[in-house]
Amino acid sequence: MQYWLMKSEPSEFSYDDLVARPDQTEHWDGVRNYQARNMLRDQMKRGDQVFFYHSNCAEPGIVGIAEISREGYPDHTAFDPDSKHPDPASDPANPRWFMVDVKPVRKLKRTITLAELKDRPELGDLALVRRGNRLSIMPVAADQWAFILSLE
DNA sequence: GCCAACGTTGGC
DNA sequence: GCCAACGTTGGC
Repeated sequence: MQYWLMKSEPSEFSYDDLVARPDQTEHWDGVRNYQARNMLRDQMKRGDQVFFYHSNCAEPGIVGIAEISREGYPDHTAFDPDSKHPDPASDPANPRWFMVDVKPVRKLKRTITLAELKDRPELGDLALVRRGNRLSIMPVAADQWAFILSLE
């Protein structure tokens, strides 16, 4: 069992939007960063637990828990010139970008804010709070996961 | 291989 | 809206 944190702008796709999906699942497309791509393609496994983080909003923080429901497969939106993140250099025969499917597990009782997470010395190694971090997908250690949940 | 320019992320 | 931090691009 591995743990992750995935960022999403709630104005684009919020935790409630995920819950509202008719089939309770959504593909996590549009990631165009190689470090994140490698995690999507190689490391994330079905059943892994994910903190759903809202970024670029009034109260950035962790709002819910999701789960990987399908392991990495090619992000076909890269081939679509009308998609939000087309990449003409990605060849369908040798896809450059990957995505996973996620499904909701539960919403947190409250948002655990970025400000709180930054305040906790226990989370000093969490990539999210490290200076200049811009990764949209990052691993969370098991003890970090448990500690963050204990703040709820 | 270096590095300046540029675009993007995301907190504030 | 501002801007710091970072990744990518492309000239040389």
